[in-house]
Amino acid sequence: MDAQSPDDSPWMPFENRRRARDEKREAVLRTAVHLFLEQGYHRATLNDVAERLNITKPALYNYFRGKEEILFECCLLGQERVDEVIAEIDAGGGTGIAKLRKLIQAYAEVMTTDYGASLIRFDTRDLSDRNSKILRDAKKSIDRTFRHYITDGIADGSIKPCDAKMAAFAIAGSLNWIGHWFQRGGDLSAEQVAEEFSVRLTEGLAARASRKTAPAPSKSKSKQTSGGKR
Amino acid sequence: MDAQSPDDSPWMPFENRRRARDEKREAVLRTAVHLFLEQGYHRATLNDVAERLNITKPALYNYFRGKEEILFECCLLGQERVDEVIAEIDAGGGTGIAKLRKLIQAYAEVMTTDYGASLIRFDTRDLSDRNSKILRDAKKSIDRTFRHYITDGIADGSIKPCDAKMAAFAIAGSLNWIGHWFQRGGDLSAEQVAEEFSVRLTEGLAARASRKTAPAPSKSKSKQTSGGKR
Amino acid sequence: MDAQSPDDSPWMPFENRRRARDEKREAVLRTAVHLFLEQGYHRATLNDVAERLNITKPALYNYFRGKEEILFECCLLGQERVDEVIAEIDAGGGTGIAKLRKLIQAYAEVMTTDYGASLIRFDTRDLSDRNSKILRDAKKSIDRTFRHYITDGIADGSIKPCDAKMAAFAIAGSLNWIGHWFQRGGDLSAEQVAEEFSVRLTEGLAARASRKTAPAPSKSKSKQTSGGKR
Amino acid sequence: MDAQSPDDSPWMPFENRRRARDEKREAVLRTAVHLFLEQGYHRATLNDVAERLNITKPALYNYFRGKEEILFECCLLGQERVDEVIAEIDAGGGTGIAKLRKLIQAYAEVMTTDYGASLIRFDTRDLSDRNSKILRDAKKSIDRTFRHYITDGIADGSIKPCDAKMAAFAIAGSLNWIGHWFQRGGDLSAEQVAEEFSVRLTEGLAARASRKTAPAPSKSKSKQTSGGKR
DNA sequence: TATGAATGAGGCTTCATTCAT
DNA sequence: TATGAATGAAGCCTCATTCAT
Repeated sequence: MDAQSPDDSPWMPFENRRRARDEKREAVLRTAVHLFLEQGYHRATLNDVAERLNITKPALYNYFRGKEEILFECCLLGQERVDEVIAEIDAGGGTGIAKLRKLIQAYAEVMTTDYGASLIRFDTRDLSDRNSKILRDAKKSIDRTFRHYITDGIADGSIKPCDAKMAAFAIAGSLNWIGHWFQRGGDLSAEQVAEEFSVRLTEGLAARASRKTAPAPSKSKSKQTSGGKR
Repeated sequence: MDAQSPDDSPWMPFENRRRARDEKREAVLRTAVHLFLEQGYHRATLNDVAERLNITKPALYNYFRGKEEILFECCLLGQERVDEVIAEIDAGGGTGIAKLRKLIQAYAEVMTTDYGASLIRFDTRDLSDRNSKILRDAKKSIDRTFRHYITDGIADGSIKPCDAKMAAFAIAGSLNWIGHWFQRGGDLSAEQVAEEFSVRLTEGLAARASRKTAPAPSKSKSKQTSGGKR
Repeated sequence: MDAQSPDDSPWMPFENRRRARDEKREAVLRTAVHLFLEQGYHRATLNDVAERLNITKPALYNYFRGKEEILFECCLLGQERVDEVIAEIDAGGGTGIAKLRKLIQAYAEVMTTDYGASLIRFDTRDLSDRNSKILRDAKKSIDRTFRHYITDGIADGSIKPCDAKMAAFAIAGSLNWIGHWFQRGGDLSAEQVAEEFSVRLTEGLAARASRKTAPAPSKSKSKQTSGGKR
Repeated sequence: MDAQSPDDSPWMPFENRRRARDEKREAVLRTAVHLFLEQGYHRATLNDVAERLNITKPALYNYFRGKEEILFECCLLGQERVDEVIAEIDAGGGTGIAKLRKLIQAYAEVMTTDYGASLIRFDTRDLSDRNSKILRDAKKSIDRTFRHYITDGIADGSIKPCDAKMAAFAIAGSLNWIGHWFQRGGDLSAEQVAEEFSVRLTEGLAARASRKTAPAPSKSKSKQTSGGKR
């Protein structure tokens, strides 16, 4: 795949260069987050981003105030996706374990997207104090949701008594790790991963064997390892 | 504790400055890894490292060829610790689940150390191609070990049939995440975490309920969240 | 008063936008000189100027070839005002001291205006060589006029013998300084300042005490200092 | 005079490069203030400064935190010189007019130096808020001194009753203007200017004719004008 | 071994100006 | 005439690294 000419750049040379402003802004974001994930935020330069978009560096400043703002918005998009997911689940109701499984599944899927991965692959210390706090608060809130579902489940009997904090850490770790190893186009689809994790990560918590589906070992021949991409 | 003057600097002013070279080298490493974890590799400068050691920047070049080498050695120390652990377990024998639990416990403890955390907090893309490859290979090897123990367990009946790859990913994710949230001096000791994780992460895998210890929910009032420090 | 919407912008939204071109040109100049004085030529951007006029930056290029031209014309307007003043005085006749006093008074008043202040607050080195020379020549000419009046006065006996060059420097300095400290709306009117300076700056020069007005110390409580606004 | 190789650079090529640090710092300041005055603060780049010193731009950062700090220290040196002068005069005593004359003379001399000129040629708005305030306060204090001497003189009868504020403005303006037109090596020495101004600027104020020296018109043929260098 | 000083490379950002619409 | 978008040039600053002492 040639990184020089992504299919979705509104700045394709010799093309009509008049798409909507928001489309371009989003294209910048898409390209930036991709590059930031690919090379790391510090190694990726705005020049790289601009080059991939067939524009020059200062043109980026029409859409963002600076590199940091781009980083922030990437993370924010991921965070917002998670918040939506949580809002939906909260609206739906169900036992603690049911909500937890839904959350795991949805969160796992978010983690397989670029914006979702930004949420955990990027370092909030690269952000301004203000933006850093916003994200850290959002993450805390997500963690609280995990714990709430677990304590809810313990209360309603759907989850075995356990340390909610540690359980949340364990689950979140597994899920966040997806952002490091998952690769679109590999031999596992996002849905497969999400489905598998929603089951696996709750097996030990469920009060009784409530598995609806067989373990379904995916006999993949992937070379991938759990070591992530770092 | 004053971060400016770590207790373990062999360059403490008015102290005997004639310790062995290796001791100094190690002190550089200890200080560097701490700073790199605290501020992030890119934000931490060699000046910062030197300052904390009460020496000057060029002095560091007596012990290391450059910043990258320092980073590499930090990771390497973490990786070597894991390798030792694996060697011990391999030497010990036991069922698949037993070995897996030992590995989880030991790996978790490594993750609570600075060098252990480097292994996953730092980005191998910051290393030279050569060193990067060394570490990535080492990580692959570790992952293979996780998978081996799982398949061993499935073979010897101690672990329920499952997708070893996914299981390894899930476990490794939980464990690696420790490197992000664990803080020495918090309300959880490294041993507690290791013990807890070795049980929790295998509950769903074990062929039969083989738990030796009660879940022991630690009713801590910690403010910490599963969001890690990023 | 809201700096964002000056009362005199011909582009006021919802207003008739069809005034004569020259009127708009002048409005640009008025806004620009105000901003340049307020923030300094280099810190003030054309964007700032355009914003205050409720137009966009490129629109300015319909009236001026660039930032430098705007600067030049501001200064030029100030210089022309001084030239007019001189022409009037020259046309009027009178003793050397009388002409000098008229010049001081008129020059002082010009200095209290934005265009007048531009003449000395802005740096001719920011102009093109051509424009820079024009202004520098004009300033030399003004200086020569000061000296002429003084030598005229010495010749006609209305001014005590003195070094015309130094005297001109001293007077010009006092007058130019007005452009730095005078603020419209303060407790001194332009006329008051002009009147006062025309007397004070010639007290030492006049061959005999020819003061028509008492010193009239204005017992103002102003906090202002002679340090100017820099 | 070749601007490329000032005689006083401690970095003269092929020379011993080990003078005292403070000497170098001062050399940077000397070169910078000269360049800033010559080209204007905004047009002069740190590259220019470094070039004249036969070093590279980043080397400057060994001595100063940035361009602004250099500017500030230049102004500060000028301000400190004025403060010293004032302290001496205050210590000396004398009538109001005597102190005023001493101040004028000393201030005039300071204005003929590079650091002195910085005080009024540079724009405090180019400084950080903190440094800007320091300088503006210092200038206010200087102005107060002028006014004090004048009111002292009025009180002790050595100065004719007048508006101290306006008189201070007039005097300060003449003096500050020196920073714009005076050129070392011209046909007027700093001492001549100072002497002349101390007399001329107080002629109109003195209660009685107290001139000790004749006007001594310096019949120079200089081409210089009172228009300053702008 | 340790240091003060200097450098080279490179990144982010700003802004006057131009161009196509 | 006005605009949104884009650019080129340039400046400041940082930092790992080297060198002479």
